[in-house]
Amino acid sequence: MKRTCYCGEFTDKLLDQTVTACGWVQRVRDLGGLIFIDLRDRTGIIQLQFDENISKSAFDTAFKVRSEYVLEVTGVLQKRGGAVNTNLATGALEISVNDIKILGRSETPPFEIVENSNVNEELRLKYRYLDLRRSDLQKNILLRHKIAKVTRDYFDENGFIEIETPMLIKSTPEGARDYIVPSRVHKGSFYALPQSPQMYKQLSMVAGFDRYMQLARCFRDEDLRADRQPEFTQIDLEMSFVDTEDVLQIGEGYLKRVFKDVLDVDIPLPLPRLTYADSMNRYGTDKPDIRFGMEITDITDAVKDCQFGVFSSAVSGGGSVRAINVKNGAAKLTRKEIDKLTEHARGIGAKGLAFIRLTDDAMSCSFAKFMTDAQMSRILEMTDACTGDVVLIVADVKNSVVLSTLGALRLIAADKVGVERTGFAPLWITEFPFFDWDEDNQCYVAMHHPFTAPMDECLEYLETDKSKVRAKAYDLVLNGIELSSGSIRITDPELQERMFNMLGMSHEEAEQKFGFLMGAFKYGAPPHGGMGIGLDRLVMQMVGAQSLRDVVAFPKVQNASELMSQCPSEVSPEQLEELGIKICDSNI
RNA sequence: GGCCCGGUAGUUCAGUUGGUUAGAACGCUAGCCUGUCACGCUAGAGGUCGUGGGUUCGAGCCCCAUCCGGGUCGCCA
Repeated sequence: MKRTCYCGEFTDKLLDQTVTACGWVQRVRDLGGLIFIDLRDRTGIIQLQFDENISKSAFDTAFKVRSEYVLEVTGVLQKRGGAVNTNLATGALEISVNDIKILGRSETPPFEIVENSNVNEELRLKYRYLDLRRSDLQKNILLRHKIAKVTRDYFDENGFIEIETPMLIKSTPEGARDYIVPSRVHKGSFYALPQSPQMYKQLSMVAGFDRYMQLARCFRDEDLRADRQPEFTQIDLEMSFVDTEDVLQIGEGYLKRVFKDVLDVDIPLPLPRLTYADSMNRYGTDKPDIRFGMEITDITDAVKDCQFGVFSSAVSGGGSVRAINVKNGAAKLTRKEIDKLTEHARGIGAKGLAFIRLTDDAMSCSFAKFMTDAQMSRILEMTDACTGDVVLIVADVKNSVVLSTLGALRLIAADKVGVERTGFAPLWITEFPFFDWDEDNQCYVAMHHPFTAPMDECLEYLETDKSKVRAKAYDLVLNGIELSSGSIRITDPELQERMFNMLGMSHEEAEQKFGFLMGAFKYGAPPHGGMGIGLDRLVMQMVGAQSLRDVVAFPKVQNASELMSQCPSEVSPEQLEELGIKICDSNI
């Protein structure tokens, strides 16, 4: 390669030397007898100057050059004859070209390759390779690389070994849907793509690798969201001879390191911790954004005897009445906007939304006529309400409805009144419930995978009161996004058997699904635990992207297809025949 | 599967109560121009108004269906 350096890296040191540059044509400025071309690569731009008096042939070639052509040019690096462009790192320099090669021609691209493009994303995804030329996406992908590099360094320095686990594995229908891969050799049998390398990393512990990590590709056949792609990358890790505390320390040490090395941001340790119960009570969610307040207040006590049926019946039905105080001049919200919030609340499952609005001269309140003065002032006092505030109140016989509604409203209202949400506020959520009540089937189901260990002090409740059992499970939450999830695992076969029982899984069923893991535990399993950190979500947070599509090089769209390659696609009858697969027309 | 939003030159958008030949900017093409850097000036090309039906004398605009994209709920142990 003849390239002297990247376009953005030319400096005074090379002044007056003959240099060679390669790149894409950002823009051509033809002044008549003088042509300027901005040549771009992933590091930046260098200006090329073509003068017919210096090289007629180079000048004539430059005349034919168009946007996005790929060039190799050779010439003398010189100070610009005209003004300096302070917007460019190389703004004082230019290459006076005497030799130019067109290495690749380009049709006029379907959209301009510029920073901060507001071109329709559908088109950009169809031409993803062009979209990726834009500097904002290049920055994201380069930062992602840097994060991955720091990740490997950190875990290597802490004694972790990267082990590749299989992509073709046994399907276990619990949890998310599996992507299924048919077997040619075993017709009628299927592999699954891993939702996570969970069992293999645990087996790596049994094998004695002690500390494992992997940048693991994972697959889940579920509907997409802005922060959910069907294939994603986990920073997957597992450690032997540890308890919760050890895993959290490694995890938060990693977070501190990656933010420092990549963004030069200091994350103070130890990270704050909230139990699941506290998080739900204060924020109405297990992934709170703690960059702002507006916490939930339980006002049940203040309204339990009031004449407002909505409140009193919620309380007598075993539920609660809770409120958030939307500060930040929320009282300027119009009635229409508050109605919109009510709509949101209904969408989440609440029956309605009560409010108190405190403007300069008056208090408007949707339920004031049912309240005594004492009750009213008690509410205002409990919610710390003053002029300019709006207090939103939800009542329901189910606490979960009250909390999740207020948790969602808290975020919506914060955006509506322009609460500042900047910076990074990571925290741990700990002591997750072990069981989740399944309304539909009226039974308890595992909140995590069935290898999660219960907390020692909860063991006695396993058979007596499942609602009291908490797990050695922990999530890392950053700015309201679940970054990571992990747990200490069960390694005692007897306890594991009990857990399967609790979950209504027969011995045979458990054996059939997880037998190889249970079998391994019979041969000396070290206590172990770990976590999986969502790399894509971490990058998304670190670059401030609104969607995973901005940090994944070749992402899928909402219906899980890829607009560039048009996958998934049909396969030939021959391929299907070979796999022994018949497509049922009625399903297409 | 439910709900909400969007689709008009290559791109970003405007398009009034349904009314003449659907406009602008950028981009593109050609010409002029030796210090530009969002170069400038002049001229030009470029439209299945997502698609299919319907209402109407007349549809970019109204109605129905459908496709595509986004957000979200369900779902994601």
